[in-house]
Amino acid sequence: MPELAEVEFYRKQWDDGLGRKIVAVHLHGGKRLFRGTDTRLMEELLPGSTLLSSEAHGKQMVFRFSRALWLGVHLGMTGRLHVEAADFTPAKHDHLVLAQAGRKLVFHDPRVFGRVLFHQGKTEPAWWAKRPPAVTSQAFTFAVMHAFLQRRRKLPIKAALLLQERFPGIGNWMADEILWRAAIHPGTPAGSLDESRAHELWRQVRWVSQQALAIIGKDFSDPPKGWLFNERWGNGGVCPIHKRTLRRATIGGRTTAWCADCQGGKR
DNA sequence: TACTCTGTTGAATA
DNA sequence: TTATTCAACAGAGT
Repeated sequence: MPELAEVEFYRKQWDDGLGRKIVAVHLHGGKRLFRGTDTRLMEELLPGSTLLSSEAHGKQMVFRFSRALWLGVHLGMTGRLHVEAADFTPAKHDHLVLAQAGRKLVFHDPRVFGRVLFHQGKTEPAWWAKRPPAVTSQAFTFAVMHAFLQRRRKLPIKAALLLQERFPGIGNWMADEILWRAAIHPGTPAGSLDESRAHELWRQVRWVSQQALAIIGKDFSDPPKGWLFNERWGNGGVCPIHKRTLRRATIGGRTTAWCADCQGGKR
């Protein structure tokens, strides 16, 4: 589930623990979640350290601790962060639990597509330093986006929007929302958009992202009526404008919903 | 019970 | 280099 705005929402769930010390760490060391990560080191260094800050970028999060510790969290498809009372007993899918006095910070992920990274050092670890410009930032210019679409010109635009190296945080439902608003068929080759249509796409990438952050990122509210978001789950959804039943297909390997009226044919 | 689907992504293959 | 397919996994739905 978690895309840009959901990730931001989950990041804030651990805010209760800011400025407080970790007293114990419980984790499921053998799980895929921790692939490539030294969990022994986490268990050794985190207890006694203080949670100082957190930040989300696209689908990635970083939690910084004293002692120059960096904890990276990716929620995958089914991950979520939450806070529990001090007497909480971790269950099967609670793969990482940071205990503090009075609460426990929990990373829960049944499907284990998520990821935990850990680093100690004064400077940013590579996995955080190399993050691409946020789609809502000044650095995400039309020129940057357009050049990327030219390089990926054969890829269906839907698939291109899902590439995190250029569109960090955009996931399946956001891509559908953006394309619907930009009136572009999801199967359109990325390189075939003319200047004005590409520009409209760029505007909608930014608009949908900003709105999602303001609405979903704030308190996990659903977007208002008029969003494709409210129609695209399950079958029988209709275009908010035409009330026409949405088309569905797998494009770029992912379930895609669109309006044949708004988004026309393949070109 | 068996089979299909899923909001991700990265490894393997073409 | 870039595009496509599939597996990692668990649970919900049909």
